[in-house]
Amino acid sequence: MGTNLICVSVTLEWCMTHSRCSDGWGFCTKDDFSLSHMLLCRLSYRKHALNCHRMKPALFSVLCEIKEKTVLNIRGVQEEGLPDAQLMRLDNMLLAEGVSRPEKRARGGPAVAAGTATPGGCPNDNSLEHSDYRAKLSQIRQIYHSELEKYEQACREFTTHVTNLLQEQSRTRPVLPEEMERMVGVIHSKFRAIQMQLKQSTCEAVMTLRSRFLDARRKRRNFSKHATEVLNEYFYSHLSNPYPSEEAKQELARKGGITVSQVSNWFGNKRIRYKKNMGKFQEEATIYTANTEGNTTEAGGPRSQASCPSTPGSGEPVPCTSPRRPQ
DNA sequence: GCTCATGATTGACG
DNA sequence: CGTCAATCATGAGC
Repeated sequence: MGTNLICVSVTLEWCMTHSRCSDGWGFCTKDDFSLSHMLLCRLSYRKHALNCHRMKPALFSVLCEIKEKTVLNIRGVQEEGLPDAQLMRLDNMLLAEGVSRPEKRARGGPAVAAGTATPGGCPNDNSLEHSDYRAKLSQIRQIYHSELEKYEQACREFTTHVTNLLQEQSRTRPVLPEEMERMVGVIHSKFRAIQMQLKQSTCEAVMTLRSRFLDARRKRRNFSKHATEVLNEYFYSHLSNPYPSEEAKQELARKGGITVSQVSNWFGNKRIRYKKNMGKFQEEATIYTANTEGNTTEAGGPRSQASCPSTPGSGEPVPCTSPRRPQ
């Protein structure tokens, strides 16, 4: 610190005593009176003076000796090249979420799982959420790639700069090739750490987006009255075997303005709840069977006809006490 | 705010 | 892969 101060003060003094920038060696012929320029000139002058000094070879050999003694210590400090399982995990995750790939449609994920229609027969709600999700994911992807590019460029520039600096220094002091490599390695590892942070925060952003989307999806909306009627009509008119075929499901979905998977969910829930508490559904059954009496809703057609729900394939009717069809 | 209804999710099973 | 059964989470009625 003290030496630096002395150097600066000497340089300043030197600058003050010279009316214009002149290094005395003819290196600089510019009429530049700025302090920074003068300092630079002074520095190059000193470098030149050192390189040409008659004691330079002796100094160099002394420095070589010191280097030989300390090189072991340098090796000891070398970083352990950890294989980075965490980085691999992050990479895999970003790839799976479609963030790593350039500008392509995100594969899988909750967006694809989402249906095309919403409860209540409003088929646009989900697509809105869907596109919103995709837009936000794309935004995250763009930020990720631009930041990554910035880091990579900065890393390249910094490495080149440091390499040049070391090469220049190697003229005045011994710089081993391993030392250069080590320096480059250190720079790379530092930038890798920054990249890892970027990847980590990107992952977090994707996870947050995803959980928000899932939360939104989980929000339940009751089906419209019409949709429930359509489903109930089918259920009670096929009470013996309430397992609509794929075509029937599609037809019901179309009629009710809901998705096929919602139809499947509804039938799954209905069968179980009906079986568990048939008494409770008696009134409902009476209403729907009365409505559909002689008006069979052939949405794909029933698989069989009995009086109670049974598991497909088993052919074993569920113990049934009610409801009874009106006589 | 409580309770019940109901759509969605999850894990096991055949 | 479809279904069952349990469970979660929210809507709706009071």
